[in-house]
Amino acid sequence: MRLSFYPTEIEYAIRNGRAVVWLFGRTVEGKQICVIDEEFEPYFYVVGTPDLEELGKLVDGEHKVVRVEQVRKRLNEHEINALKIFTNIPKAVPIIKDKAIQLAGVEGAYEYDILYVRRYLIDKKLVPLVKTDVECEEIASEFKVPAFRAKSIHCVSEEVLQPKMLAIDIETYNPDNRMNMKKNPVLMLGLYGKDFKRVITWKKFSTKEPWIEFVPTESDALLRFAESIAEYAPDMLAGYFTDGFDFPYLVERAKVNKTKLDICLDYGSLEIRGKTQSEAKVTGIAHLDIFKFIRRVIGRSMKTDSFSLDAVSKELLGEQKHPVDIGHLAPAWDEGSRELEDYCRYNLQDCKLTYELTEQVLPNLIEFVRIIRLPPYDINRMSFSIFVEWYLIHQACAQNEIILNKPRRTEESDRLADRIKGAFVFEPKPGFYKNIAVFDFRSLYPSIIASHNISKGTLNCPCCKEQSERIETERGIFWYCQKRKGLFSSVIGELIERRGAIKKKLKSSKDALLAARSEALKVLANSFYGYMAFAPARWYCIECAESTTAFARKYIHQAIDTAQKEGFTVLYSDTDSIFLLLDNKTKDDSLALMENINKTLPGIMELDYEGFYPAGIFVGLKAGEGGAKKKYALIDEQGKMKIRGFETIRRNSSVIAREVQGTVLKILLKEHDPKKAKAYVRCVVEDLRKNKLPIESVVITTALSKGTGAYTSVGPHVAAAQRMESKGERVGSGTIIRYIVAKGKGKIRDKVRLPEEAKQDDYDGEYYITNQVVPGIERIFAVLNIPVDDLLGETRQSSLSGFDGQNRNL
DNA sequence: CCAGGCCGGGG
DNA sequence: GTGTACGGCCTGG
Repeated sequence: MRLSFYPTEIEYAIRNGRAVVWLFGRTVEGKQICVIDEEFEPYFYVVGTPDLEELGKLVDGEHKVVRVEQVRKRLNEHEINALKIFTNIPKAVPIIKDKAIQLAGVEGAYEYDILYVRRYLIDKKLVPLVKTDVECEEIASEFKVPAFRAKSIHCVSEEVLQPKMLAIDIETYNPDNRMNMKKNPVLMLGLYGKDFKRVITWKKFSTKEPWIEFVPTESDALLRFAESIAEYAPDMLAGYFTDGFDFPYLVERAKVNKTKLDICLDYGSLEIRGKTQSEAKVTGIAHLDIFKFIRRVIGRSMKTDSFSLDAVSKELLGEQKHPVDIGHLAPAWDEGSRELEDYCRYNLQDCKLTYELTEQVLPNLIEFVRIIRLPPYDINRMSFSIFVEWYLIHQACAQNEIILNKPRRTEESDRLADRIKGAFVFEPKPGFYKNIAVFDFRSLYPSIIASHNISKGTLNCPCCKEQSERIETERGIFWYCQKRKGLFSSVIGELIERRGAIKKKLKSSKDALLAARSEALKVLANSFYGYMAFAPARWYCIECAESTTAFARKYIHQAIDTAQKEGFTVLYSDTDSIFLLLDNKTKDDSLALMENINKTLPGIMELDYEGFYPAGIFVGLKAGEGGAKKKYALIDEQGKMKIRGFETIRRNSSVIAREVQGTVLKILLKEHDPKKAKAYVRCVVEDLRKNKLPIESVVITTALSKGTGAYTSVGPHVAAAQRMESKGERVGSGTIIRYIVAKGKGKIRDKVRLPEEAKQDDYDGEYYITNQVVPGIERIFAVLNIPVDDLLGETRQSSLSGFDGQNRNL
């Protein structure tokens, strides 16, 4: 029979001394199934000229060579002869490989650490979550779902599964703020899916909520939890930090209760892999720990620096956790109080947030699955460098290239010492400027790699020594082959091309999956440069990385020189961008300059017009002469501000500090009125001195990084946290601390008050002027030659009041 | 500047 | 078990 299905989870097992691949998934009709492939043999490669008979006879206990094939392959982008060694089971591969490399004539062994399941996906050209056709017959199933033995299997279309997803979360008994899985039971188990919500708990209280279910014991709760998962039958189980907390906890509680957490589709027990960085594998269901994906993949483009469920939900969903004091759950449980209902609500809300977060990042994750061609479980736990590596592995296999080996430990630590000379940054002259045109190189590093054929295998090829363009770097002079296309450059070129096609499609239709795909291709291309210098990389090439930045510096310098020759003033330049002062020239003049520069660029390299800005400001360094790099503010023709690098007041800052900086920049850039900016600041200074500003605008917000007892030096936020504790509030790592600084003598930490205990007249205006408002604007006013004292007004008694050595350290 | 330790997420 | 065990930040030497 023939069937079409979407594979979601792939495993292998040994049956009758042979490896069988299990592909769990859902048919196009919506039925959960498992497709079994018994025909795939494990293998690795040997290069060299060993005695074939000897090689074929290698054996170690149960592990043995099945046969050896002579094959034509490519190694480091050159044709070679290789031997393909098939073994009886996957486990035999590393064992036989150890024996094989000791044989006379063997130069090297390769691809002995490509996991069997991944090897299967590569060789069968399958893509998880994408529609797959199987010629098969139904067989007796050892699973909770029907099983089919495959005769042939292949990926047929671009069609992707709409996965059925269930989010889970648990609450545990934790009276002493210390995790103890062996001692403390699970109290609540929550599940949230489409039209599905349930919280299971084992202490009765009165409630009208139909989604709260009571069972007699913890053991029954675990049982009911597994039943609920089976009832919903998800393709994916989503959780937040479930790898590190929920699943290890549940597994431990099942052990303590001498029961089984029966959620795997093969009736097996849930497997926790690894110790410090645990992973929970649920056979047959793709377990996503969305915390890992968000922190590693989405996190780079997020504002938050905390990846707590609360902070992440706030930023991505605009929603937060149900506000209850989780520290009080244990006493409430002991009392059996009605508050428990609120904790169930908290439990369910966590599930809901997790569900919605997963829904939001899933298009992105799915696109990585399609591009990298690994199962969602794997993609969820990988970082960018490994994405690049697996993309390269697939492309290498398609080009008949042997996958290079991972470096040994010693090699890897040696690589850590390799430093690369970075990008060029043009130091701006501090000042206020009108009419600025900004240009930048589109995808600078990827386009250099593609255009100059930069690759490990094309580096310094003997055939092109004379005719190739050479690039001088701190490591030496390098050139790249002009006759053969390199692996990196062809792969990156393809990524850029595919993205170009998708961007074209996106112009006519706004599709979330397409947008995610474009984004995924972009970040993948941008990660290549980092990969070449990534110490654990298989295709590590520090010379390639060094050449890439050297070319980048060369092109940005060329562009700057050309602009200056044409009579433009270059205000600033950083890595891939150039800021031109137009002066008496027009926008069109600058566009003509761009065209000229573009004519000289090789391959797909291109300088883009980024935008025109009627005004901009570059500030000076705090100490000494010269301009600060990466720190400027521009305003575009629509009046939208583009502020970069003004983040000295980001941490430990009050609303007023931020507001003053923003308003000053706005008055200067929009209205070009330094007098007004000055008057505004004096007004704020006056208001602070007279305590006219509301308390809310002087509240300072900081997250506690550890418990209050753990700090050796008591900074103001720690002092505030201690005050909160003394009032009976629970405070710990991650708690957001809000405080104000009150008038009085002594150290700042002695002047700290909680916002609710402060009255309007309490806050120390002078402190806020000196430590909050002034630092954010002094360099901006320095550009206009306005000294800080000018802003403070006559009422200021001494320039040193409230500014002693101790305050300086805060 | 480098090595080594700590901690994140979770209750 | 196609072996293990992350990565960023801070401190101390």
